[in-house]
Amino acid sequence: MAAAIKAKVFQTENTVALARNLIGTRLVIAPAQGEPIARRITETEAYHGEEDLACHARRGRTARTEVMYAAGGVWYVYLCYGVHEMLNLVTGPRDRPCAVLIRGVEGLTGPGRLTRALGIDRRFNGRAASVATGLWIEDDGFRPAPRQILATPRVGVDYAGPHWAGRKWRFVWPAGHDGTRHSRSSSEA
DNA sequence: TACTCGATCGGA
DNA sequence: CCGATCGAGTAA
Repeated sequence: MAAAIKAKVFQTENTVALARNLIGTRLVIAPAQGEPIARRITETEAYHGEEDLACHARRGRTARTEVMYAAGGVWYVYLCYGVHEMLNLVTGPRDRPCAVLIRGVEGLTGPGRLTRALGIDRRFNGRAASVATGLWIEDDGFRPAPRQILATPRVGVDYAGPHWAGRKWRFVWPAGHDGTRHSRSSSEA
């Protein structure tokens, strides 16, 4: 049964594990008019607090990063390169600035591409990931088999130095990018 | 207030 | 490989 994942789940101490766990869940957006659109998440990245030099919160609280200090379960959407809206889910307990960047969903590779295709922008910044706000994440029990999920270094964060840029905190489900189903290897929650 | 630099993408 | 495009962050 598909159910919206609750904020409490997002408030875990282990954002890296959560980023991996979100692979295969469904990102759902309910437009002002028309049917909701749901696509399985195929690519994520974890950002882990002020100590993580790749994380926007590496310099502490600022106008932009303030939303990351909220308790997990709200969206953090910012404009990248003056062009692309980047969708992140704030995670962790209150005052712990962690987040998961949604980098890809079925049929839509790339963080900037998926937001453009789904009509997601900074209006969602600071809003809850819930049915009420029209953008949420759903768990229907399906997950790719663990060995189908790849862990790689995060993209575009070389500025963080080898120690942080080298962490394999990006998770990819390659087969999911083309919408292919692999029921034989799917697992139950 | 000036200046730099992006958690990217598409086109040359 | 490079330009687009603009707001946050930093320094002054």
